[in-house]
Amino acid sequence: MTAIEFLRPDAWLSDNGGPRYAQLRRRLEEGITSGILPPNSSLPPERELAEITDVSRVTVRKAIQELVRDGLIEQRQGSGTFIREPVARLEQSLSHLTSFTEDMAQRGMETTSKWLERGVFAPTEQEAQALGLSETDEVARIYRLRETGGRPMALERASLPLDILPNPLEVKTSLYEVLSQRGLRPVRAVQKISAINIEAREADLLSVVEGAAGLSIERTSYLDSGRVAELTRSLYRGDAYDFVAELRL
Amino acid sequence: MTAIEFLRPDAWLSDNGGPRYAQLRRRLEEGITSGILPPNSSLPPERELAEITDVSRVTVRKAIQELVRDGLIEQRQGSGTFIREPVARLEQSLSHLTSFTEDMAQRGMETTSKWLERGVFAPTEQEAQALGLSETDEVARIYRLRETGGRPMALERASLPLDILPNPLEVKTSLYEVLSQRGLRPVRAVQKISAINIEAREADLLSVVEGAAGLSIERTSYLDSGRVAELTRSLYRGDAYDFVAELRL
DNA sequence: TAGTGGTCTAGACCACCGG
DNA sequence: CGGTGGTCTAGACCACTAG
Repeated sequence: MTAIEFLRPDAWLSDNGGPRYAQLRRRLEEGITSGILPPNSSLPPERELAEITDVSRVTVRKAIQELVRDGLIEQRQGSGTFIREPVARLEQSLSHLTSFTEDMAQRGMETTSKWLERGVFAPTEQEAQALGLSETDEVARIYRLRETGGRPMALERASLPLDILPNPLEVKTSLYEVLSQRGLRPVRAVQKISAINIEAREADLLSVVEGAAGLSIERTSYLDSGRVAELTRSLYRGDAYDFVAELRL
Repeated sequence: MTAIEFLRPDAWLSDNGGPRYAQLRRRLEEGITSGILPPNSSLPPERELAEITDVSRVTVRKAIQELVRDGLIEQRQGSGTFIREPVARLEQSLSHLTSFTEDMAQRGMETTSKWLERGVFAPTEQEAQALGLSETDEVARIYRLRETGGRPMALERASLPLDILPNPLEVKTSLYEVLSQRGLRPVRAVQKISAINIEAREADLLSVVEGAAGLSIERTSYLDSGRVAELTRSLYRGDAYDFVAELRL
């Protein structure tokens, strides 16, 4: 059965099945999970889809929009609409303080970073407070897009006091590796985790649609001496990450 | 300044400020954060908004839609569009195995539950595998909407072997209290946390819009003997919850 | 340049809520 | 009942991509 046959409205469009965009969305979802619409194949153009399914283009777009948000399909302006390759989910521990780079290396996955900001700056109020800096102090900041296997996974912005990381440009891959060499690796951290809808700017960088679910993590890590070493705000793709925690009484 | 004056397009609508729905969305956001559009006040009707702002109703709806998804405003069919009261965020520990009810009671907050399902059922495949049940065994299941201060906070579906919880109807508020009385309180648990866009059915129950970000948590908890006592899948509102974890090297 | 998605319009009808 | 949000349409123009 071809995709076009599969989408003919006779088989699925009914008057009492709820809104038409919801019915079309369900049909497309079935096509994707059943394999009739395989990964990397393209959907018919919106206008054609509207004609085939006998609904207006606006309604087609509303159906497609939800699938894009859930990460099942992808739209590229001027090019088309495509079924996405299913994303393998990664797990990260919430009880052990590990380095992203080292963690991935252990699983045999290559990680790369795209630098978005790396240097020495005047601290924001939040940074000054968390890191215990005065207004005249400066802060080392590295902001990057982390990728594994060429796929964007998370945005990470780390801020450190200048005496802990005097030269941010020294960090090539693993921040924790650099800190270890200086004998300043954190031994403890507190993380706050929440779920948010990703905003337009960050969605672009992560290759997801605006509004997709993401895990926002704020981490404050401490040296053995008890001093704050690092303040990090990360944003992980919800479709790519699970965090695992072990709880005790 | 009245809301209507504030929304007149002269002050904010420009030809090079990007899409009109994005400009309108920004303007509305400014109104909410600045207090010109105070909590619990109503927005002008969509049709009127379209006339004031000199854009079409479809475009007004697209702007509003994003604010609804982010939880800033709320729409009630037949009634109107309203600015929401900011939600106080709650924190929950990810290192200590606590009871939701007891946890909230400690902070002086009252919790209630709406029962969605409570009884004895044939296990799903996932339940059978996780709890170590055979096909002929039955499972006690409680599915409820948890509320604090009258606001829906989370959906929680717990499944337990029948010999650990023979009578699910016995659970009035705290599941862990009932288990404690039987000497079968879990001492350890493993949780998997991920971010998802909430689906229509669950969004209704949680009083959020479809697509809002939520924290999905799968928890397997263990008795002192090492036996699996409970399998729970919870869905927390992203706008109401932070989870806090402490990490060590 | 042709074809795609992105934005926008004016207008219609339905479903629901409240006085 | 009137007013509100929810759905849907046909058609237009713009912005981007690719051959």
